[in-house]
Amino acid sequence: MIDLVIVEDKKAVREGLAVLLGASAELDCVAKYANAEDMLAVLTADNPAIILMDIGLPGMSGIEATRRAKELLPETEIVILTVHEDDGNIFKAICAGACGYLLKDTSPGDLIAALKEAHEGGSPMTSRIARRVVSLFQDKFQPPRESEVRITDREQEVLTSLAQGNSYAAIADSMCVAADTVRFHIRNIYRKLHVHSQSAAVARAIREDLI
Amino acid sequence: MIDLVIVEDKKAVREGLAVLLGASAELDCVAKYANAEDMLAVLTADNPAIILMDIGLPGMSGIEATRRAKELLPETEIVILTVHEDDGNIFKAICAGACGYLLKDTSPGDLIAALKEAHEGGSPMTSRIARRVVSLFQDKFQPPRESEVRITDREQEVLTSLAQGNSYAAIADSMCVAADTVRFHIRNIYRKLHVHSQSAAVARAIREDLI
DNA sequence: CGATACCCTGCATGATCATGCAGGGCCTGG
DNA sequence: CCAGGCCCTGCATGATCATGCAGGGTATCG
Repeated sequence: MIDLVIVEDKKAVREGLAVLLGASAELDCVAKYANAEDMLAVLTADNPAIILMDIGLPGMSGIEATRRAKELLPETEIVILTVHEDDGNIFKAICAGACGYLLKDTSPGDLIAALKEAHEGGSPMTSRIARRVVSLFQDKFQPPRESEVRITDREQEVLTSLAQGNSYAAIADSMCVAADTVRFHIRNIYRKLHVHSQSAAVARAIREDLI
Repeated sequence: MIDLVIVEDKKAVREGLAVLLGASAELDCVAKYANAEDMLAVLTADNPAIILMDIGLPGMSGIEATRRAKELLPETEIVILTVHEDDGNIFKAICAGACGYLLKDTSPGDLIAALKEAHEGGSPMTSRIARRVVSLFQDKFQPPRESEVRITDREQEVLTSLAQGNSYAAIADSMCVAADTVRFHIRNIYRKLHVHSQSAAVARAIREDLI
């Protein structure tokens, strides 16, 4: 049996889910709560395998509840069940530690199947939700933007050292060159990055993934 | 009809897929290729709605082919069909622009359904694959590490301005305070970040998401 | 009300930096 | 072989910064 906890503020929905899911041979609804605070208070005692979590709750949101529940029970899988299909909520829920993301129009049969998948190491979500996740992924990662700017190895060394707070003298020392040489590299860096101060150079370098 | 292109090096698999998928009322297999290079050469002429792409190809990999195909036809959806279920390939494929990721043990019926989903704005993938994606997501993003360090609004203003390359005098001017006040804030920033130079402060601030 | 946190200002001094100018060496590709 | 890129060094000067010390104000909170 898979121990399940339901967090959902609307009583009718909560009770309905409990009955529907509890009817499944593999699921056992061990507890249900109308808000996140009550759930968290006795979570370690309930020790469920899965939490089915609403997002829009009175008081603490389901997202924050997910984060805290994961801290208490890292092994517990948390599946979001919500009406919110926007990128922001999906992103935050996943970052908070949710493994699945379902919409409230999911049929009882699909819901049961989804919870079983979650328990078996899957991430239940519709194809549409998956696309949101994939798109978010691509937005954030795909632009391993190659910088327009090309800096040399030495210049990168200088920049890195600079970002660590070293003075020209210290950098020169660690690179075994004269301070004036460091100055020389810095000059070139400034020219390439179109800046005129260490701070701006370091800021640009980090933002352009140069260091 | 949904125009489909298949890229798969094994002849038997390629022909089999073409027949199977072509039999669907909604799918039309307009072309099939044994390698990425041939596919790319006439891609704009084929102009398919979907490409079903293998990863392990002779010559250019399906991952690289995905990247290039997306450059040529950004609207075309690319679905990976492979035996590789490892995080590395999943990650690279998605970053390259693939929208779906299927395994070769997918049943013909599921395959057809998946391609239709892809065409309708979904990201077809199994629950297990979805979990990999979610996990990758969490690994990379979950550390939206909230910085230990708390800086005040003014300090953040100063830092931001500093990162843009402004001098104390310029910052003071734009904030309508005395230069000594900027100095005061900088002092506090240095103390909080445990640094002793602008560059190090800016570097830490950026890396800790303070600015 | 005292504690705490934030914000603002001032002065001073030695350290560090930004920038201009001038030189030499090594290597690669046309 | 020359051009161009990268690396190295030197000197000089005015600008800027790091840091110490000292003072003031406002606001929130227990």
